[in-house]
Amino acid sequence: MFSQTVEYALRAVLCLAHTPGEPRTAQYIAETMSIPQSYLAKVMQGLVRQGLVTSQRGLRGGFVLVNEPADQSLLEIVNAVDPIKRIESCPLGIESHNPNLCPLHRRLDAAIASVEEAFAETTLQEILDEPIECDTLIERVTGSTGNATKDGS
Amino acid sequence: MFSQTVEYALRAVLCLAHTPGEPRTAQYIAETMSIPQSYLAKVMQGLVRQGLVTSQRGLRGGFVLVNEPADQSLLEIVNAVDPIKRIESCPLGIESHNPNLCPLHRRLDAAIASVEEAFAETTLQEILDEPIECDTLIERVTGSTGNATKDGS
DNA sequence: GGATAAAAAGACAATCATGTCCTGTTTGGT
DNA sequence: ACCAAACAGGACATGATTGTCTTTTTATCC
Repeated sequence: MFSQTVEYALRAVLCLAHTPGEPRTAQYIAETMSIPQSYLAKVMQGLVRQGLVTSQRGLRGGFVLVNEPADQSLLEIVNAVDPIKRIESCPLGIESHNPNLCPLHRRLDAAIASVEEAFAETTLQEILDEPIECDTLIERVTGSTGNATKDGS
Repeated sequence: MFSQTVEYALRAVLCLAHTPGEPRTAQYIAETMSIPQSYLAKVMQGLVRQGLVTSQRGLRGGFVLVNEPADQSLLEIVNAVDPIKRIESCPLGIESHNPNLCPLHRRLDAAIASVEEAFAETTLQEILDEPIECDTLIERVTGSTGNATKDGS
């Protein structure tokens, strides 16, 4: 349903949202969130290009969220890397029922719209705040402040 | 969001639903619904394997819907050819928050669930019955009874 | 029984998503 | 000035999706 790219982008951005303003390297994000490091680099480039994240090269560099987590919707993240495409014209190419679409495609588009809306209405902050009976996704990120402490001391 | 395969399967099944009980050939369906013919053959095989459609070879053969259109949900069609996968365990492989999932994946799964439900609640009949301001998808199907009248007489 | 119509099945091609690797470029620290 | 850290970008590999083509099997009609 959702691409790996979307999954990775959301994880990465959530990782950044935990410590707003602090640059996180791709390596750190990748290790923390279990994302293939080289592929993450590509995903991050997409977020940078869309202006949702800034990047800084060199020592002490990394990625930083541009917006406050409370102002950052999931939809913008998703659309930055793998845009949700609404059905705007008849896929059969039948001109005569635009823009209303036929019953089938109206339903399909409605389903897409519901997903779009769910993402649009959810902010990163809401996800951070959500009471969790489970605990590790957050713990793994907040448990260390600077370097990834993946396996060594 | 939805694969081509799903799109084709829904179109094909809708085509069959217009004339319940009458066998329609792959060629007819393909021409009527603008689906690549050879690819449609594969899609139809999936529907047959899942028991949603029966096939008959030879002259006067073709495909027939098994269920009444009023009893056939879109979800079964979709799941027959490209199953909707709910998020059942943490994609990060973190055992500790199954089955509740972390906040992010709970939202993603909720979005998937809303799509699943929309499909589960819609029957082919509802789509056939839906008042259409647009008209051609239906017309193209009901306009001829036997052979496809694509371009020649 | 033979001709024909139709689905079934498998081989193949093209495209896209995912993932890896290498090289270059920018930056901060010493 | 130099070195090391980090992102940027491109080339490449792999696998899934989409699509085409050919052959085989099954059925109907005469």
